[in-house]
Amino acid sequence: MPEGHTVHRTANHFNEVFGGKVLEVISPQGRFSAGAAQIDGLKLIEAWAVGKQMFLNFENDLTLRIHLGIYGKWNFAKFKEVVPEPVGQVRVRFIVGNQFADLRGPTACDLITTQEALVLAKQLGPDPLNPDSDSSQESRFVQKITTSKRAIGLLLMDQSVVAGIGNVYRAELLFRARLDPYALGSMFPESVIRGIWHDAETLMKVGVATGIMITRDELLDALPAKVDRYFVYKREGLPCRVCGTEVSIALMASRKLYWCTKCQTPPATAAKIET
DNA sequence: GAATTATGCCCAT
DNA sequence: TGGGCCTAATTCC
Repeated sequence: MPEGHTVHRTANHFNEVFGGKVLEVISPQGRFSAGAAQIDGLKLIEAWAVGKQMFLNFENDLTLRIHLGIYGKWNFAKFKEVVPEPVGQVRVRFIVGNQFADLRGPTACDLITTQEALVLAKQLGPDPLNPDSDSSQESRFVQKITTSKRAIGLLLMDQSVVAGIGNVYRAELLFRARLDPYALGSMFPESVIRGIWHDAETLMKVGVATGIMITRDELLDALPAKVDRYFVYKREGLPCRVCGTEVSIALMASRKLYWCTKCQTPPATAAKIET
C-alpha cells in the first residue's frame, strides 16, 4: 500500500534487517540483472526515504533508487535451510543470513550515484515523516500552498509540494479539516494549512507505526476492518459518517477524488475577504 | 477464467 | 486529457 508511510516503514525495516551487512543481490526475473551484479556482495550502508521513494546506499557511492508506483510490493521473509524459489515476477531479491526481501512490480528500480540520489531527494517537496528541528519543512509547505492558484486537492497530491501524501491521505486529510478539495491554495489562511501539515504528520506517523492508514481516531485502539475503514475514501454513495449525506466521487487530474459536499466547504468567509 | 481495479507517475499531444 | 507502464488481488461472469 504505497503511500509515504509504507515506504518509510520499509526503509526502517531494511535498516534493521540488512543495515551494515553484505547483501546477496539477484534479479530472478532478469530485468535488473545488470544492476544486481553491480551491488551483489556489497555492504548496505543505509536505507532512507523521502516521500514515496526509498534509497539504499551501498559501498562505492552506489545508491539503489526504488519507487513502488501503483503496483510495487515488498515481501520480507525468513527461511530455514534453502532460500525458497521466487513466486511470480521478482525484480530483485536481497538475501542476508536466513532472511530475504523480494521486490515486485516497481515503477523505478535504478542504480545511481549517491550524489545523484541526494539531488533527486532535494527536488522533492517537504516530507511530514522526515522531522526537522527548525520547522523549515512546514514553512515550505505553507508557502507553496498559500501562493498557489491550484486546487488544494491537486496540491496535496503534488510530490513537489508535499512528498508522501497519496490518494487516501489526501481524501482523509481534507475531510478531517472539513475542506473543499476544489478551494484554491491561495484562499487559505496560513493557520489552516499549518493544521493540515500537523495532521499529516500525526496520521502518517500512525501509518509508520502500525502499517495501516488509520484516519478515524475512534479506530486507533482497535484493528480496523480492511474495508470501509475511512471517512470518505472509496465510500462514494455511502452516507457520510458525520452528516449522512452521500459521499461524492469525481475525477481530479484523472485520479478519483472522494469528499462530502456538505461537510467540506471552502475556507471561512472572513479568510476569503482577507485575500 | 476473464475482466477490472489499484494507495503513482511519466510522457505525448 | 489520455495512454502506458507492470503486477497481483478482487470482482464479475
